[in-house]
Amino acid sequence: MLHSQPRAAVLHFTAGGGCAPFHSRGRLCPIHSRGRLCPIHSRGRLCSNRSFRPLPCGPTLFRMKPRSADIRRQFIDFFVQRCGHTFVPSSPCVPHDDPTLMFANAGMNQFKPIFLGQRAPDVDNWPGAVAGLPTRAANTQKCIRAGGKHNDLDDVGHDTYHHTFFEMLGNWSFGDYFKKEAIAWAWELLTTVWGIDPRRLHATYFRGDPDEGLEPDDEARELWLNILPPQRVHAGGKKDNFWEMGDTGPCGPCSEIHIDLTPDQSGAKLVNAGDARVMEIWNLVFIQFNRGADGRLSPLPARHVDTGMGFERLCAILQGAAAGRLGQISNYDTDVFAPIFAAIRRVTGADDYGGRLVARHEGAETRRHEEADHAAVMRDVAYRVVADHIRTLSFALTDGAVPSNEGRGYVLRRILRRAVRYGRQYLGTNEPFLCELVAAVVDSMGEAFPELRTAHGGRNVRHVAEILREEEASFGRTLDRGIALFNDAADHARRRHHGRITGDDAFRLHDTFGFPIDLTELMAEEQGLTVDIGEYERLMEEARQKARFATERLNASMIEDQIGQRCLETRFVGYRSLEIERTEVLFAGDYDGDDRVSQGNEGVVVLRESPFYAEAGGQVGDAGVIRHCSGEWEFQVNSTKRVGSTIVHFGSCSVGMVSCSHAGGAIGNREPGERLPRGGESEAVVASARVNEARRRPTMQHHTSTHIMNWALREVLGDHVQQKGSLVDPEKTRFDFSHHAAVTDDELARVESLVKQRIADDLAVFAEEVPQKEALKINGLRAVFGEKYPEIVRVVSIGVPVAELLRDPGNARWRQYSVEFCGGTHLKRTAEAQAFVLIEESAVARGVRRVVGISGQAARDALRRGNELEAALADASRTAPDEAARLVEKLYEQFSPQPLPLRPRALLNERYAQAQKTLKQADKEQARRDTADVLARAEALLVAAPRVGGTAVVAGVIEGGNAELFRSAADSVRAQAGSAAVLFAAELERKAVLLAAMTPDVVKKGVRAGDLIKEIAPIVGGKGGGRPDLAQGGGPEAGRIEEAVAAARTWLERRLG
RNA sequence: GGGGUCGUAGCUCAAUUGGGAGAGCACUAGCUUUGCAAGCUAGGGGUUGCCGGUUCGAGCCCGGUCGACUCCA
Repeated sequence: MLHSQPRAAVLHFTAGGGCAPFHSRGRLCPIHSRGRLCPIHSRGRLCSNRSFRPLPCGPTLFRMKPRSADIRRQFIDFFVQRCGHTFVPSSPCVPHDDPTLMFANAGMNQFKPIFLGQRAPDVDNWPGAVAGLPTRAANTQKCIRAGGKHNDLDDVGHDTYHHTFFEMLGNWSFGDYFKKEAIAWAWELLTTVWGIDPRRLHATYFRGDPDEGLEPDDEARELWLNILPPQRVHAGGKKDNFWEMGDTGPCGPCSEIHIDLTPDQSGAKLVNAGDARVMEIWNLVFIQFNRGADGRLSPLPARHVDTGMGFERLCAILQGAAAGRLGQISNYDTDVFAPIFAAIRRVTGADDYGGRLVARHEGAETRRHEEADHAAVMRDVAYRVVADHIRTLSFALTDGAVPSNEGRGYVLRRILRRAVRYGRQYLGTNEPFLCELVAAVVDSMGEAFPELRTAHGGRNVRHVAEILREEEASFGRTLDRGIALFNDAADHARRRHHGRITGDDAFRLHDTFGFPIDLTELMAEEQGLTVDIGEYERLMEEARQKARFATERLNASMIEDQIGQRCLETRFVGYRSLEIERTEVLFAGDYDGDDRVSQGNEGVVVLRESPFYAEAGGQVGDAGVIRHCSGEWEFQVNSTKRVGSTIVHFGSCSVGMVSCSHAGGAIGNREPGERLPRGGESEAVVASARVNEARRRPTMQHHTSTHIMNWALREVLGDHVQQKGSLVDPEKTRFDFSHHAAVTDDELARVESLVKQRIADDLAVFAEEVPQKEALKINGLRAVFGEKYPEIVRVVSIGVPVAELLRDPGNARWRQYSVEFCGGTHLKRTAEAQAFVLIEESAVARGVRRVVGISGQAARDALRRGNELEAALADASRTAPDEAARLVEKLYEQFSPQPLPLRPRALLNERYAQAQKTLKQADKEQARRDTADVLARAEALLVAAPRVGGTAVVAGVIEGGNAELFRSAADSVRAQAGSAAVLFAAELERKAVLLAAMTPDVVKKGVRAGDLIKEIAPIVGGKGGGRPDLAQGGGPEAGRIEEAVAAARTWLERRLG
């Protein structure tokens, strides 16, 4: 669910005119006095009244205690209506298109391409936007800070301001307004609209940095001095007041607004001093430089503004002030969290939330008092932890993330487990409870973020709750297992370590079995044991070091980063042709970070124009070859991916050395790691690029078939069929879609026949780029639900020209055609697909089915193969059962790995299962016969066996025997003989097998089976051994078996005699 | 991306230095009892995840691979 913030959220409040934004929900505008207009209409572009003078608005609002929903709306309305910004809905907090980013962690994430110059400022056309100027944006962004560098997870709950999930309010200028407006508007919003006492506000600006050659930000300083007295305008260094996106790229000074919450407004000295009494509320970043790869700063032609204000903190300040709690502001004492706390209380039955914090200094109270106090404090910590985490989980799962054991999924799992742990430990829950809290989050935030309700086919609340329930139950199992293991460790501690659980045990519990260390400590304490935490920490740090070291090696994603920072742009020319004669090589590099790829090495190449389709929309990336224009080198492309607007060819150099510089020839003489001159110093390197047609052709056939199949599935199954994913490659088309039940054979047959019909009709395939808004009107259009499409979309229509569709978009006839948003490569006419066969239907997830189809030559082959197979199966069924089973098994081995139409596939599977049964039965019978056979021969040996000292010496060769048969034969012989020494031998696979067995009385005499084997195995060139009563051995010299048996007889007779 | 643990019957798990693949539950049948639950006896059920190696011999050792769990980055 992307960009689904409703227009209504904002438009609704503009409809009434006047100062509607502040009359929401029928309340009186707190800063509107009778007969005058609201300040936000003074100079706003959307307001025709220009005669307004802002009126000072004091602490009235403080007494009103504004609702958080109003504060959010006021922020957006202010920038949209007063300042002409475009409202842009929050991007998902789980970025789908940026693998380098675990979660959205700042408001600017979705605007990054604009700052980097990869995309024009066009926010007014973004989906879901409430349009203002294309160069100004305002929004509230869902952010998660839990993984990666910004990891606040462990702090959450212990203080009043750390969160894993939060909203970031922000306004942006993309080359539009700059410092003057940004500062003026921020000031106006804070003091006039929200009525924050101006005497409590401080501002900071960048003091400059001589090492970097950076001047002080006098512009910001002057602007602030117009508003604030000098003692409340502070200079700051690079750490606080210079902002950079990354090692390279746009950056600039920033100016922060801080609020002084001390009772006597004495907090000037506490600005940026890490004191909770003076906190930053708004950061205004002025992007005006670009940091190049050489580390030097150059001024940008277009200057930008990027501001960020934490929503929860803002609410805490405005609501806290209204409640007269200026000195002790807590983000949790707001209506953002109150409903969630209420739900926690209802679900867990715990005592009320009391807002207590863990004291920094231990008091001198009695221990009992402390304990009672401690429980209450920890309960409050748990409230905060659970409330914060359930917000994170609700939003992350809504946006498509799932708890798992790696990457962002693992971060979510950790968050969930932390919440569960606090719940169990301090709120007295034992059952899954997080799943019960989702509804409360949705109730309080569903209005601002409708995706909480509408995602996952409108069943999001249930979806999220179910995932949480399952995860909680699974963690319950982990804990149960951990408790059992803990008990072992506790035993060990008591017996061997004076009641101290070793660091090793504690670490193993945590590292291998996921049993949290604080639970180990808690349980140890309960049993009067201690834990060697020092050792645990040491082991933990050791493990961390190892992991860190391992990551320092370069990997493929780093090269993608590198390319992303260079802002290269590739034009895709592969819709029409598969080859380009001449184009410029923009970049070449290998995984060691060098700007070249030498022969035999893997790396990437970027071209100015490329016919290679980059993996997208389910279609695999192209393979092929890129050749230097005069043949100096050749690069084999294995796969093609898109990084931003760059098409990146991944592969290896097969000839020469790939480089984007002419100096490439001299590289051999350079020191390793030395960089080549870049940029204007050398002429462009020119290369040709050719896509592997043998791969691309069938891929196109499959892609066009996919579209027809998508359409046919809806025709046959109904309108609920929504694409859930697809994979199109040279071998097949795989298509996942929403459907409640298995697709029946009959339905599949109808889908298949519809697709075949459309192919036979030889329809023309049209593709055209048109505005998204227009295209969305086409009746029957297929787009992937939840996918983010650009303003101009490519429409692929099969059978009707796109222009015709757009002339009469509502026409019901269009439902008879496949019309999709798609950037993929397609056939010109459907007949080129030649054929179509469905080869698989299966389930992927609840409510999601998967079909796999093939087209082209592969489909023809499959059909022929299917006929062949059916005939062969029919032939086989006319033979005797055992013979038939063997035939079917052979057919299975031959046909099963290959694509087959559904009917012969089902038949084959059915027959194969039967055959397996028959063969197993036959094997068993054979085994029984063998056993009986060997047993009979063994018994014959026994009958003929000489007795030595009352013991039967049973030794001989039994053909067809093996170790297993000998064992049971030996058992039988021993039982029958009463006292026996047994030695069986046989030849098996041209090797000798020997088995010796003794009855207990023989063993008692000191005649051991193992000794016998050790004695005679060398005769057949081998070894052996075993227990006194049973031993086996063997050797490669099968020809000397008789000799070995004779030696055994001699040995036994001598030992027994 | 790196580390640890584990993959054995439908389920839960055993299997001494490498030497006979097992138990409990569940299943089937018979017996007993009969209100039910159960009890007794017998039986079926296994490519020890997969591939390769070492060995006379591998569930066990080695290498690879897939999967689950888990910690770290």
